Amino acid sequence: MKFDESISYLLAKVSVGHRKMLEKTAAKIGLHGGQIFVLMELWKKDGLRQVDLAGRLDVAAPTVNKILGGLLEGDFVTRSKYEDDARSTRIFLTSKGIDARALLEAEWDTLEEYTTINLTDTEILVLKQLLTRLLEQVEI
Amino acid sequence: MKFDESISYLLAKVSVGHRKMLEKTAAKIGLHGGQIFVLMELWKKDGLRQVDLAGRLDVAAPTVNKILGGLLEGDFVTRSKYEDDARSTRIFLTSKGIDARALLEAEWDTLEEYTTINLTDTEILVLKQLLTRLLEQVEI
DNA sequence: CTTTGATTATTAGCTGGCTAATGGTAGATT
DNA sequence: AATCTACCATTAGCCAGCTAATAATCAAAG
Repeated sequence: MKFDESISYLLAKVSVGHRKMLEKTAAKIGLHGGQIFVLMELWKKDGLRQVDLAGRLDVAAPTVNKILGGLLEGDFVTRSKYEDDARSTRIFLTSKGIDARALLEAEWDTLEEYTTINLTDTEILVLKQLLTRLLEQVEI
Repeated sequence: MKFDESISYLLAKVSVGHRKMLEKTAAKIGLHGGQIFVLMELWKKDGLRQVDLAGRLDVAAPTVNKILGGLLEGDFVTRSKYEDDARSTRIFLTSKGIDARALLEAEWDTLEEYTTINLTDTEILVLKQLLTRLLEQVEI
C-alpha cells in the first residue's frame, strides 16, 4: 500500500506547506496564523462570546482563549463582561482590529495567487468545490 | 472580499478538521499524528539520519528531534551513531516499528474512506491531481 | 597545521491545536 | 429555597510545527 497516493497523505503534506506560507502572510501585518481566523469571525460579527468563536471556528475553547490572549496583548480586540450572563465575556474589535482587515485582504490576495499559480481558473473552481465537500465531511 | 471562498481559507479549515481525524487514526495504534509521517519515511528507507528525515518530511530539524523522542520512548525506533560522521545519528526501526506499518495500513484505509465518502472515484482522482500540483507549489 | 566555515543534533521558547480538571454562574428540578 | 445539572472561561500540560542559539564535528582554505 502506498500511503503517499492517498488524499489523507496529500492533504496533510499540503497543509504543512501552506501553513508556513500563511504564517508569513500573517506576520507581514503583525499577526500570527491562528489570530487571523478569529479576526475573520469578528469581522463577520463583532461582540461574540468565546464559546461562539469556538463553535464557529470549530476549535476547542482553550484554543480560542489562548489566541485571544495574543490579540488582546496586540490591541486588536478588547474583552467585556456579557451583561446577561456573568459566565461569558464578549470580544470586540478595536480600531486596530478593524483596520487589520484591509491590510489582510491585500496580503491574502497575494497568498492566494501564489498558492494557485499552477492552476487554471477552471481547476481553481473545481478545487474549491471539492474542498468544500471535504470540509462538510471533516467537520462532522 | 470574502476570505471564506478562497482556496487558502478552505485548505486551512479542511486541514484542522482532517488533522483531528488523523490523530484519532494514529491513536488507535498507539501513535501520535506526527510520528506517523516519520515512520512512513523509515518504512521507505531505514537507517536515515535526522537531517535526512527533516529534508524528506520538509520540516525543521527540532521537529524531527522531538518526534523521535516519542518514537524512541515508545520503542518504535532506535538511535545509533553514524560510523562515518560523529555529528550524525542513524534512526532504525525496531520490530515494533516495522509491525506498525500493517496496523496503520488498515486504519489508513478507514480514514481514507471516511474522508472521501462524499466524492466519486473520478472526483477523488481529480482531487489527488490538484493536491499534487498544490504540493509542488507550497513545498518550494 | 591551524583556522575558518559549514553541518548535525540538541535545547529553549514561541504559536496553535488538543484533553482534563476547576471555579463560577445559570437554570431546572424538586 | 435548595440542590443538581449544565455551561462558560480558564489553567495546566500534552503534541507538532517554528526560530534562534550552542556544542561538537567535519571539511576546506590558508
